[in-house]
Amino acid sequence: MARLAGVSVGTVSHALNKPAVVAPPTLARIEAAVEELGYVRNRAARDLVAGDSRTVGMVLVALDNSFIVDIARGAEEAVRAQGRSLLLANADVDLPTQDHYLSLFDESRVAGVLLAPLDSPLEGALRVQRHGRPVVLVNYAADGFCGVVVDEEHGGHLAARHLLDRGRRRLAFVGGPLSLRAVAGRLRGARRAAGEEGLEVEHLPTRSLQPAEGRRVAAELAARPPRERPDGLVIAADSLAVACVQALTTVHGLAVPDDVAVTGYDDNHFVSDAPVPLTTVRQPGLEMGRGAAELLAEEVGGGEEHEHRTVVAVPELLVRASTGG
Amino acid sequence: MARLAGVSVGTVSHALNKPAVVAPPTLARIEAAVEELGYVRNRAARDLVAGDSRTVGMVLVALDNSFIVDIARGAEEAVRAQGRSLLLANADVDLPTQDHYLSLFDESRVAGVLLAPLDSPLEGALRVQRHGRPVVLVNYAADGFCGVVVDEEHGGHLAARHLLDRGRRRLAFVGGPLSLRAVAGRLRGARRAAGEEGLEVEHLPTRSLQPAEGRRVAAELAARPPRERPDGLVIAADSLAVACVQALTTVHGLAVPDDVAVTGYDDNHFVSDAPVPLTTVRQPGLEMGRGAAELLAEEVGGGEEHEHRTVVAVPELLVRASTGG
DNA sequence: CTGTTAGCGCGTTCAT
DNA sequence: ATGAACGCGCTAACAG
Repeated sequence: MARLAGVSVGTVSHALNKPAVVAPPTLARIEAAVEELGYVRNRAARDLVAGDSRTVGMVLVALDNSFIVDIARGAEEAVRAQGRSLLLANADVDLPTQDHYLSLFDESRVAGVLLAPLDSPLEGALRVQRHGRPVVLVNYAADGFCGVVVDEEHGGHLAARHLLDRGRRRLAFVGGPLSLRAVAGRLRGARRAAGEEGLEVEHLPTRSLQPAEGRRVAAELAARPPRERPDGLVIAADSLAVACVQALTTVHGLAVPDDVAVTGYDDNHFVSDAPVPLTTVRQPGLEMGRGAAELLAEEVGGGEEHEHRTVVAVPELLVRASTGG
Repeated sequence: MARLAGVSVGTVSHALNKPAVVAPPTLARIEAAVEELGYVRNRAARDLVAGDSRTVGMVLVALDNSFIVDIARGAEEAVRAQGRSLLLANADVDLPTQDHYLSLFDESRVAGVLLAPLDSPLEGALRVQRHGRPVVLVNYAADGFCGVVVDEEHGGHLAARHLLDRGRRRLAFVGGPLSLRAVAGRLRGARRAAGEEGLEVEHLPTRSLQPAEGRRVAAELAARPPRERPDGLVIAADSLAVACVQALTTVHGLAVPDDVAVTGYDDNHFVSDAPVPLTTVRQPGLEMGRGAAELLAEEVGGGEEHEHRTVVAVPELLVRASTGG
């Protein structure tokens, strides 16, 4: 025990936690002993006696997209600013894994949990919450939780509105399946924008947001007679949009934006270097992460009378060449 | 206490850890009480008395590239297969943050630590290791540690070799700074391949791996008289390569691969959908993550006579259109 | 099969 | 300013 090397016992604890209250010479001796013996304070013991923890757990549905990663970075920044640490767990799009990590954080008595969940039931999160541990949802809305969501409908509206402003009249929305709440919201927004001009939006459904589906839709559009072809495409994801634009221009000889203007969604890091830089809707991931961490801090601090609330983040349109700059 | 609800005390512990040894009726009563009271075992206390932990900590230099994310996913898979859990921390390219999380895991007495570090000194990792906690490095080689690295030189060799096989004779390597070990290794490999044919490789240095640098190099090349222009480019990163190809073809009117064939590096998810699908060198991230987790398990298990070793993962060439398919 | 008890390492009194 | 002693919640070992 480091105590032997120094001279004292629980004074070490003082030295580590409130060095100000310990006499400089003793403090120096203690530090020397710590260095000497390679002493490391045992966090399990500290947490046990303190009854609280200064770490926050965050469970992420996946890591392979920049939106989620931005959320995690924003959360990290805000959590650190609160003097806490953020530990991440990757559910890798698997519900049992998500619940596993939720339980792990629960048992670890973290100060609170941030969850960017998969599009599935929230039993696991509910259990954690019933145990009295604050849980804040990111990118998922549910009663009984604090949360940060993004206004998908507004994003769809922005994109469609922009195409209409550019004089496009025959709009189509590319994306699916509609069981994805985000996709459904974006379509709703696009329809609302068109409705405001007395127009309709054709829906070209896809089975997924994979590039291959974008190429398929491109072929389908190219096969139509020009007059039946949309002149504006609101596409539900950049991955889809980039593939679609590429196929349209390279394979089918159509011009973007001249024959058809295209908007994407997400502002993935690569889209500004795509062949035709893509107009897209950026989701404020950093801000959402920060917001979630702040909601969590409120809930941790605020005692009994905490009221759940949901913050709605506002997406932003980034105009690039695919809609004419 | 759940004990009151049931009837007993440490029997609850048995019920939770080895249910087989408890009489079914008691077990049922306990489970009911657990459910009733929303009891959650306190992991801090368990770890404290057990003296060991079944979680592994992983500190990642960043999350914003698919290589690192693949490493994390591979590690997660293997760690879970060992019956452990993997907690992640994002250093976000900041050394103090990296060291902070290293210490956090150290204090938390995790079973071991996986570290995909920034290209900087490893003091923090050394401290953890001195405390007797196994540390395995990923994508960084250092004496005194187990580690998994990728053979950068082999990757550079593969790329250059491929261009030579395609009949290219005036090779250039684009990338920098050479203080990045990975970049330096790739250049070395390219030079070795050229040397085998009695040729040399021109180095076109970049200040970073950002797309803007790729565009700058493209302009520089386009400005040269055709005979002094390389006909094969080994580029140190996809980000650079995609931007370079785009500028070459779109802005400067050169043909890829006809005028100049190009290889990238990383197999970022977007490159197969780039305007000219990019031949690239894939780094086996999943395998590396798995490998690191397995090395760690060995080190955790193997007592005193553990010998550090480094596994070298082999990158793979993916041939696409930018070198003629 | 179940109850009892010791003590894991630390932070927090309370004396000194 | 420093030391001694208690207890956080749990598991392991043993007694019953």
